[in-house]
Amino acid sequence: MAYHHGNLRPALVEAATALLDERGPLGVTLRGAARRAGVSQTAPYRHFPDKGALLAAVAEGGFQRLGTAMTRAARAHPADPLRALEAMAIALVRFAARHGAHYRLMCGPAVRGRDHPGLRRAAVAAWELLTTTVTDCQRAGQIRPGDAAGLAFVLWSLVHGLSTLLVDEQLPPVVRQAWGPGELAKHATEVLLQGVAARAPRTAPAPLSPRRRRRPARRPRT
Amino acid sequence: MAYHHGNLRPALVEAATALLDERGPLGVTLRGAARRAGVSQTAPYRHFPDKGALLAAVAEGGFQRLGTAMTRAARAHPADPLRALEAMAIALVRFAARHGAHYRLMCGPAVRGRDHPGLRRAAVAAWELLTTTVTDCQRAGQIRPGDAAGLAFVLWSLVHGLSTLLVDEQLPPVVRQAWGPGELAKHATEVLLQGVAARAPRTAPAPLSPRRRRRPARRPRT
DNA sequence: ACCTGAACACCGTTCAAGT
DNA sequence: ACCTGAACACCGTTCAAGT
Repeated sequence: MAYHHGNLRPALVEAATALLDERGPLGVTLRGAARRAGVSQTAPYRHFPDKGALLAAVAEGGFQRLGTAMTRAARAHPADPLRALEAMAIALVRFAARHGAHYRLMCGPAVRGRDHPGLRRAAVAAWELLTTTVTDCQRAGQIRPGDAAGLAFVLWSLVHGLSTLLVDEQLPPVVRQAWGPGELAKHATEVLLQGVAARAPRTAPAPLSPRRRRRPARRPRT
Repeated sequence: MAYHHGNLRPALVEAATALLDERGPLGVTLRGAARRAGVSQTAPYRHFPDKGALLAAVAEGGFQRLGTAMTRAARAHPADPLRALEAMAIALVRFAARHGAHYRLMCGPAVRGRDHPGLRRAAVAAWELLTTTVTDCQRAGQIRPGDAAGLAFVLWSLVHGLSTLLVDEQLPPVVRQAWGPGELAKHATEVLLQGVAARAPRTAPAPLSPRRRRRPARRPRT
């Protein structure tokens, strides 16, 4: 116990992170973190103005770890930004699946980025890894040209939504039991790349016949 | 005050819903809902085993309202399931943007579906509206054939992710200020339909020249 | 059958002290 | 400068009563 000597702040962040991993979001408590750091229940107020500031520090650490994982995944494909993009998407979803409570804290309402510039910077940096790579893909001719932000937020929504569905266990069992987080992310990314609209196969020349005519459709159940 | 006569349960659900809308997730309290319903602080335990059960009832109501909104949106396009799908996606994102705290509760960790079958049924019903319409689109030749669940969960992830990014105000300002929720949903759905990969224009015949060669790509920043 | 009142353990936060 | 201890208002939940 080398605390009480000026390193209490990181000790509190570490304690809160451990509580988050072990007991979930409801288990993170200012008093509990203080207890775990071996310090009185009011000592945290010397280092954080309130509980939200401590949570923001925890979330900031999560974004840094996420950024590291995404960067490492991208490094495996230095000459192929599309593969790098896919690897980063997979890394993000796997991170979320592995650190569910942490991911929820990072993206949830408990922390408001406007009040914590360090957190906001870490979050922006992580997301810019994605958008930058989208631009790289456009430069390389692997993603169709156009407003990069307009495409990047779609990819971002996709991987973030998949992550939260995984964390909150809301995917239907048939999907969840068939594939792991990485496989789901890979599949989702590929679907987004190819699109879901009916069309001729990509690599073949366009057919000479007109596109299939629409049949009358069943209405969704009411 | 016609309570104390057997309709306390719906009154508590209504009170908790109002607290959720007015004060956000942290403002929802068992004691507060009881106060608002004009009843003692322990009276809710006659109708709900714990706070989670009350929250589940609130979330269930949200899924019912969401399902109604999606169904109504789809009804405007009875003969065109692809347009119906788009309309439902827009309705979902708009619902989430308008009832942020409610949507977060519905999809968040506060309520675990396994413990509340009514909630789980309502959630499944809402999501099945989407997946059913995906199948309708495949039957109509508007969405490429293949595993419907594998395509539906991608669409689901997309609209859910966009909704949560909107609710948590995590979209970059350049995106958030340029478009409203409905426009973002419409754009995202169209991007998913068309795909983001570089390719020849859909309606024109395939070009005779080979696809553009990849240039060496810049690495994402480390 | 339905509701109340007192009580317990816990929490975030403040304030007056301690060294 | 950094930490402690007592205190306040609030919460979820339990239990013995009340009608």
